[in-house]
Amino acid sequence: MSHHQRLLDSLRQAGHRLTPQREMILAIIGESQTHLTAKAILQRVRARYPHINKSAIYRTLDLLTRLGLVNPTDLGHGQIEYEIRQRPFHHHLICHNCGKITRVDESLFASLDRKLRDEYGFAADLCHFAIFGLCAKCQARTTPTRTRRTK
Amino acid sequence: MSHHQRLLDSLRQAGHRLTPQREMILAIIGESQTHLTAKAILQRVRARYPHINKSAIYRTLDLLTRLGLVNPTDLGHGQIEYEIRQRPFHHHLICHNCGKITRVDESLFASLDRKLRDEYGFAADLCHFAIFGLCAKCQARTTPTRTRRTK
DNA sequence: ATCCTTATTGCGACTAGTTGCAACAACAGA
DNA sequence: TCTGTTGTTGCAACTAGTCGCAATAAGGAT
Repeated sequence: MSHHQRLLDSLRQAGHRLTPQREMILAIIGESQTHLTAKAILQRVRARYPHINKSAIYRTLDLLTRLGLVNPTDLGHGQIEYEIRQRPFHHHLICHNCGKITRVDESLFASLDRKLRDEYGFAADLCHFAIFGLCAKCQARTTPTRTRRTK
Repeated sequence: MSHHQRLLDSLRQAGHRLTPQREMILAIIGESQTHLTAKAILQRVRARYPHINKSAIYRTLDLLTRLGLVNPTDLGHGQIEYEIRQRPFHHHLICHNCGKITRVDESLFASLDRKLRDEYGFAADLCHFAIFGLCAKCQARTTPTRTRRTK
């Protein structure tokens, strides 16, 4: 079953309506292989359905997030980026200095997840983390003199 | 040494100028015991220095963050909240359903930090995390029927 | 095929935060 | 104390995202 079809079904099954706007949005998210910003989605939907409003995009994205169908991630680019939620989950290491983004596997968070459940009874949503820090290269470069501004 | 003084010194030592605007902002952050939003800081500075502009607030907050003096955290309230960076660090568990926020100790992240260093050479900035999920109470309440909207 | 309920839309106004630029003012050096 | 450099400010315009509301239209029921 295609992503698109799966998204449509989940939406209907959860009792939500299937509007043409939502179908377009789902189609675009479903066929995308990468992260998409709300703006990118808006532009692509507009290409085929010029009248759509940005509110519909944001509201649909919000709905899909609440249903656990997409993951919003703040990669530090000033906009939130969305992608289909799919196992295995992955997270992102983002270098403050050079901006390099490294994908890491969800397994990294297994022990944290266990601790949160055991000690706090908290069911964490550990499926779309952005972890900021310094990559190996930038540590070497910036450690000696880290006083001056980075940006 | 007071927080205020320590912040002033760090700023000067890093080669930045000490403007009246910055002094006010630092004083307010230094004497606050809780998270502060940019808006709250702006209002409090305005009380004594009416002419200050929001850009100065945001730019100073940004600078302090880059210098590692304050931590910005998105607690899901629609604004970023800032607080003095102080050991021991703490993180926040935020319940998607009821909004309850639980403080947890930084020790929770020790093994993750180690793994990131060992496996990726990545020096993560694990000092101000917001982890979303479901608290124990809300898990019990929402697990049986989790189809309908939460918001 | 039609009707009814109510979820969803477009719209416009709003909030949070960012940015480029000209004017200003710290502060190092003389 | 004065001066010059350049970091910092206020401003205004901008971007991302949210919200209330009236109009619209999905989709279940008849």
